[in-house]
Amino acid sequence: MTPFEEQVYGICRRVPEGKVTTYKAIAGALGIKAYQAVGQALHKNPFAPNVPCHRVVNADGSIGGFAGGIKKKMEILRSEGIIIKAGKISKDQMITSFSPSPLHPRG
DNA sequence: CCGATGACGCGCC
DNA sequence: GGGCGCGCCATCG
Repeated sequence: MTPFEEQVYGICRRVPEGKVTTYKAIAGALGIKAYQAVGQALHKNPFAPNVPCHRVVNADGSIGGFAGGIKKKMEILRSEGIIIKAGKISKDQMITSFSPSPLHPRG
């Protein structure tokens, strides 16, 4: 486990149900620009489904990737209430900015 | 440090 | 929406 991954998982769990975020947003929240590294961390995601890695999509709204298969990811998102149109998600459902609070929301 | 990899992002057609 | 190329950064070997 790397301190970087810890960060990624921490941000990912900040995503509420019915909402999705982007790799860019997570990396940005950490103060870095390793969008790809964020994905790789989620790919490892040992805290699933504790960590809703499936609620992370591309910055343009496309699904992105998933260790269980893109189809599966869509199914989960749809089940959460996410509306996927033309294979993309509306920005209204995206969280492009996270709170600077270092506290854990799980409380 | 070097080389290779990747669930990315952006620009262009 | 789909395809292509380049740049970016952390991880792994």
